[in-house]
Amino acid sequence: MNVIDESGILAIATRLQRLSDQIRKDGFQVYKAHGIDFEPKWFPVMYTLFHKPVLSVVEIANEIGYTHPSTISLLKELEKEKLIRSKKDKIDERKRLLQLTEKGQILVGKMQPVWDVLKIATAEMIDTENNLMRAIEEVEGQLKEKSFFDRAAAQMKRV
Amino acid sequence: MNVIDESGILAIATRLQRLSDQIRKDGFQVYKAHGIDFEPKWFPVMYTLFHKPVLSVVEIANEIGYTHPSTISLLKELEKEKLIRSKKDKIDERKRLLQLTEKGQILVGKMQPVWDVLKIATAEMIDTENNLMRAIEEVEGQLKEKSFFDRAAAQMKRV
DNA sequence: TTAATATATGTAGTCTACTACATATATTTG
DNA sequence: CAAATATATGTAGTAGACTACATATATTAA
Repeated sequence: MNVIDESGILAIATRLQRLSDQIRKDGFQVYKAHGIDFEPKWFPVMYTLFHKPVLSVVEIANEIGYTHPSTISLLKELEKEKLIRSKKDKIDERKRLLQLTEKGQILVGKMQPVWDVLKIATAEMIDTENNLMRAIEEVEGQLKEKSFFDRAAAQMKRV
Repeated sequence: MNVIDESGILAIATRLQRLSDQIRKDGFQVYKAHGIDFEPKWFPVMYTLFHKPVLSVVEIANEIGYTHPSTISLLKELEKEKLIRSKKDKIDERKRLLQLTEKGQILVGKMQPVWDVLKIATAEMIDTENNLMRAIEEVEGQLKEKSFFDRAAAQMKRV
């Protein structure tokens, strides 16, 4: 065992990121193996617009939990791929409303069996003694109650 | 609840990354609050060189689980900060041997109480029904047995 | 009803990892 | 022992998120 794994908890951010990358890369390969030209990072936007067909930029950003600049750059890519299109909101001229194109809808249809496969494979992979998805949710809950910084600050006073 | 959280498992890579970023940012603030000028990303290298005082570039990369180019860029930063220094290996001229400078050693000494605080705060944060650190380790174990791609491929045949 | 504030979108540049490629030295093999 | 291969290091450019700042339109308050 290397010293980093021994240090365990101190490198937790690094471990999380590494795992994320690994899963994402394989995810991309799965789409590819199904003959689908789709990047995993596009999933949140496509999935959201499939379930809520007309949304503004900020609404999408909130749904997917990204900042709006990150969202905008995803939207640009998806518009370039002609998977989504946009139009000005006639009521509120600041807003740009996004929706799937027909091509986008067809792609979602094609991807749904892949999503099912990914869902099952992921569920199988994380179904261990400590369920990763639930652990994430629980930690997110903990952080909502009290940030990591505040926890460390509280600990600091004690020491 | 937004549609992404509902989709749960399909966006697990995104969730992992977001959590990682959040923890890292707060980590940086904790060092800062202790008057220590230290970036969390430096931790793996510094911690490794503290425990194994003389290592080559690739040895460090392996210890911390990064690619060597990523490691080189960290080493550059740390050398610039004068926290580490390097010398050619006299036996194997390809190798560059890294070690902590005195400044680096002093900094590690100063950081150790902070690491203790971070350890306790992290342990507290992830000590929920499903322990995040153990979940990560378990999933890493699962992936070693069978990659995510192979799991999806196996599932694909079944569908 | 104008001024101040808030919201929506967009751009530029940053951050922390990566992959792909290049070069130098060591080691192995025919 | 020369050629082929492997290993160690390095550089350049990419990826997927971010923050900080800028601008346009809407809303609220004086």
